Amino acid sequence: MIKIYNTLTKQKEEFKPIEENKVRMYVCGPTVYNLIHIGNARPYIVFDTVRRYFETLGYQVNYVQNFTDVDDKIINKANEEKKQTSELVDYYITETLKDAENLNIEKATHHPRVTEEIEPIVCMISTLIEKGFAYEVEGTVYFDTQSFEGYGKLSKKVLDELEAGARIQVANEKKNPMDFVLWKPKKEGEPFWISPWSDGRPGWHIECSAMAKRYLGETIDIHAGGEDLVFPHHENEVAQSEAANGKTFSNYWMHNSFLNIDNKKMSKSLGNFKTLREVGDTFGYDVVRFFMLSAHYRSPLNFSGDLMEAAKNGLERIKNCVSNLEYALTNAADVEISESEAELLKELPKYEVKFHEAMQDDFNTADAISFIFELVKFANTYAKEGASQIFTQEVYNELQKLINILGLIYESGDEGTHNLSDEEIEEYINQRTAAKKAKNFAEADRVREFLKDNGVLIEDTREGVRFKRI
RNA sequence: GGCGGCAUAGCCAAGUGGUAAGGCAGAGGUCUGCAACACCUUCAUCACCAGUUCAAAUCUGGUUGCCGCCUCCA
Repeated sequence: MIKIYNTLTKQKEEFKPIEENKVRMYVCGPTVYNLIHIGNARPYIVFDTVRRYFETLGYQVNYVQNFTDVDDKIINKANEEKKQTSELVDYYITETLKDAENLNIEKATHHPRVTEEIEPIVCMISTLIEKGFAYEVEGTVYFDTQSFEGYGKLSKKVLDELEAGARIQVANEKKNPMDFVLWKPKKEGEPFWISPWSDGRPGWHIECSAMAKRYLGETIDIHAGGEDLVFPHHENEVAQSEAANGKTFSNYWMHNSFLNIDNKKMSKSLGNFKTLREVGDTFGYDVVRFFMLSAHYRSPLNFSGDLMEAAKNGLERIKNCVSNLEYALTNAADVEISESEAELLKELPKYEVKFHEAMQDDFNTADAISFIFELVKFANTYAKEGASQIFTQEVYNELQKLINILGLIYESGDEGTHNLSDEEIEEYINQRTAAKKAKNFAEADRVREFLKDNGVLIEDTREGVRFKRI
């Protein structure tokens, strides 16, 4: 049983899918006019993990993440760079998908692009007008917030109070200051589509309502995104979808907290962001993923180089354990499992049990990871040289299983070029061993340093020298 | 002005009524020519004040501090 904190009800609720063993999930995607920044990466990693966990439990997840590929910022940027918007957008979509792959994020079932979804969008707007939830003024269509009774239920806002502290531009033509745009006419030189109201393009909020409906149906299980989207974006989606369809839009709303930098929100508009690309290339994308999952998704998380360094070291401990086990396996004695090992094997499942408990409690990845570390300790203590093949294999399988659920360790895209072949490395190791025998430690250390400079770490074990690439 | 969140060791971070998980960093030790890996030992009474309770980091009230949303934003 999975418990999910639902923004709508402000409490943890047991997850009950609409269709048995299926999850319909929509995650708001990026507006593509830039490389995504490290803060953007948080929801992608978090909700990918949610998805993976559902899949681990045997659910079939229909996962939709959109690309917003028409928007003021995109148009401005394209003008700046003297490019077609389509060219700009294609580039950033490709790069964003590359980033996602580097983070070991599973491909969405559908990646709709707004510009390819205009028809359903126009259709939905028409329905809203027909039903009296929207009105047109000189080519612009607004959603009539007053007409939708539940407006504010997601963000817990009351229309009157919003007005009181409003800093929003009041367009005279709106019936109510909170009314928002569903369709707006083009300006000179902007991309546009034909509609009954004007040549123009959709407003931001309507896109997601329309795409969710098209790919997931009128009611979906989970709608997710960053906490800043609660208002107005998600609030407006609820209004649009429920007004148009007359049904509950989403049963569960999940929102991740922010990734901060210097304890301040990181955002494109504040300009205090780091791109995922630069952080990933510096520390490793697997470290980024591990780092993001090391705190609960609803807690704010601060970003800094020191914290990344610490995360890198922590992940290294898990990686070491995996490679130590693999090494132990190749050398393990093919003997009967010992009595003490049989006893220990009885303890093995408890890590997995606790891991699942943590995950099922609103996806507490931080807690779940702690059990991976406990399993690492267990493995390091018992499954080393001298342990039986069977025992070592069991421990290895168990560890690998938990790591995979979180998508933690993987080969990330561009592996550093290996300038030394295995044979060459063996050759150097032999040289070093010879030097050591001759008590020529200076020479031995020189070889070790040389290999290190070429990305190869040497480790002496009881059963010989082994190496690993870094 | 309205709404909401957070405050746990040097750092990161779980825990939400029964006397504080895990990780990073540090210290001491084992192993080692050295190093790396690993193991052992060591490192907090949970912002402050008051209250409820046999019992609170965990509930209630207050204080202080930080942050977010209300405007494009993950």
